[in-house]
Amino acid sequence: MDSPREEEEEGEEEDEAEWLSREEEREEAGPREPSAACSRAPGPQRVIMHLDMDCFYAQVEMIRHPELREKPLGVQQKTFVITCNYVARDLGVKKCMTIREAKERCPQLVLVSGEDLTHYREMSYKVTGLLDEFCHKVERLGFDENFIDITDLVDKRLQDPQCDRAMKVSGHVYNHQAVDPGDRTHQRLIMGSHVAADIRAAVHNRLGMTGCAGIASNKLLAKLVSGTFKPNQQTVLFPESCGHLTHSLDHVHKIPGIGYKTAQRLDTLGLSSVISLQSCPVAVLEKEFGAPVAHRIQALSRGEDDSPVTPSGPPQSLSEEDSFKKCCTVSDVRAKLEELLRLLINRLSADGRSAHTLRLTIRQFTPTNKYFNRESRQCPIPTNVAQNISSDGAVVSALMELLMKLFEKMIDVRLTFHLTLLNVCFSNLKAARSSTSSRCSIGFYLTQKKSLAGDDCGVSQTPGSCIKSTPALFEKPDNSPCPAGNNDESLMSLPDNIDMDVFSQLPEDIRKEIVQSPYTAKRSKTIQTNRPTTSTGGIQSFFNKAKMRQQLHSATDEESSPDTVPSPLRKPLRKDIGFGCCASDSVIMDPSSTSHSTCPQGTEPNFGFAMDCTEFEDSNAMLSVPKTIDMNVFSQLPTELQTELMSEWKNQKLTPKIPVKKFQDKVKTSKGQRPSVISHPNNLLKYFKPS
DNA sequence: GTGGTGTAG
DNA sequence: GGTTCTACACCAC
Repeated sequence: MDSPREEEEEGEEEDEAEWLSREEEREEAGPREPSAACSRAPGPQRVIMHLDMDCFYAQVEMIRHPELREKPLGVQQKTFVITCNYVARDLGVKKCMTIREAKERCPQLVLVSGEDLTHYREMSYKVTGLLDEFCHKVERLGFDENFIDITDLVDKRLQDPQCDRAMKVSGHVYNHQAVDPGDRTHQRLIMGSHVAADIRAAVHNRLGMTGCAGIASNKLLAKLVSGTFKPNQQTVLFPESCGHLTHSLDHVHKIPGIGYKTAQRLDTLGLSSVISLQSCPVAVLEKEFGAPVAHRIQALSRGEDDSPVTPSGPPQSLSEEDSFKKCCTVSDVRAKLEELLRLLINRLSADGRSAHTLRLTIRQFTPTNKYFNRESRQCPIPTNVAQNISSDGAVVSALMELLMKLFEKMIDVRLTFHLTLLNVCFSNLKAARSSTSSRCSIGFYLTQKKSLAGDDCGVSQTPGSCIKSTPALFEKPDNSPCPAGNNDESLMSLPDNIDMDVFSQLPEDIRKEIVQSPYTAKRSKTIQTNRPTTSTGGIQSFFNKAKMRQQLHSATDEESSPDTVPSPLRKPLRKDIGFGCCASDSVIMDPSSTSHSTCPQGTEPNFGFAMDCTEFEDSNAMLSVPKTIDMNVFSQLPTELQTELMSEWKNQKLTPKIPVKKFQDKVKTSKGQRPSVISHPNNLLKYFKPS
């Protein structure tokens, strides 16, 4: 923490009572100059990106139902609109509005149920998984926000001798601050803005999702600045404007990390403004909160945050809950618990780990404290049950008995009770058997098995699968539950190496474009001439070696070299599939636009794929690519990883370490369902077409 | 490990 | 202050 010592010591010497009495005076005096620490933190300068997806649930619904894209759309949970799209916002609908009020303001509002979080969870992890391809330092914050420590990506680009250090910022500069081209910190943040733009472009091109980004020197500031321009824009904060940013917050509650309770306590100290908290003697805060919290919240108020971006990895617990007006009979409780339990079991199966602790949370109705009196009880899950959790009747019964015992620890069922919420949670999740996924590894995003629930569609309902194709659509083209747009007959012309899971979620216009793409047609011919095989060994290690960090850098590398490759794959890849990264907000702004065509000339970055095409042509290396590989995805891997993969495929002489047949048998579930995403040592395979 | 609180989206 | 459905960190025990 870079707190200004002089200021702090001066404050500590000040008599607290005197200070408090003078606080009013201070507030009237207006904003103070930002602290030295705030304006220029010493030490290694990090570059942190905060990505906040625009109205996340509504975007997911618009991808699932493209016909709703232009309509006012609200996502409903119980009797509330929990979020809505910008069309609805323009018509007066707001988050957390009651359905009645929203309908009054906007009678034409279209509502979709948002109580089943499956699709949102899936997309959320797809976004995180994609970010993880750029850089392993990705921390999730809820379903729709991520922090990415892009310091290394920035450093690599800056080390490139071809890098233009006097370049312009991509997106907005907070407070319209002038850039100092000679300032090293400015240079790094400017480069960060370009990295951020590329990442946002990739998220849009590959997942069809838009979001806002903030680029700053720490998580707190990146988060605070990211919402400056909405939607689908980005803002960089230079250190000199940190004070302006923190002072723009009208209440301490607006500081991330200071919640309702803490803000209330600060209010009782007369500290409701950010300025007052910044300048409060830390001793006053220590008395109320204890030293660690006191220092932390004061640092936050000054825009100081040295917390690292901690890779989130898989969730530590899985829970399902439901709220209701009244639940007052044991049979009702039992029925609700079983419903929650079955949902949870399906999710656990998809996750692939085993749960060793079961927790039940209830909320009882009391007139005074209607919403917040949750209480819970938990117990270990006996090992024999834990290792076999499935929808099997005996297992469900065993878990139900545990839940009812936990329930009776809290509620005397002989007396009347009034519940308003039940939550069942699996925690203490442990990797099952041979899983190679671990926290902090990209493996998690790539190894989640397909949910047992909703398996019938086969395209859109693939919880947790990052990028995974399934031929189900082609096997059952009339499958009605599939997302709107997927029944388009023209899609039948798609080659089978298209990633349907991602494809199905793209906006309709982008899907059509892909269908019509000469690259798509060409590739389906070219690639399928190769021999089918499955490579299964050693590829996980590629990710753990953080090779993905090379991706943006390699793009820059290539930009500097003349395009002398007459590859038929090169231009079409970027022009027709739209994977080129275009860093301009104006390009990304319209989700339905074909962004590639609006890239300014000469600004179009290249991807490693084009270079690898050259290698293919020069050395016939293309023949080493197994047929099972989705070139679409392969093309987006960093050059170094592509090369390593090629090398590995060559070295292994295309021999899978596990025979394909045995491998397929292994992944069938006890109920004979075939998950399309499977737990497998070779997590990279999930990027590609199934064998 | 358990149970509660606080924070967050 | 309050809607829902999560998820995580932290702390006392």
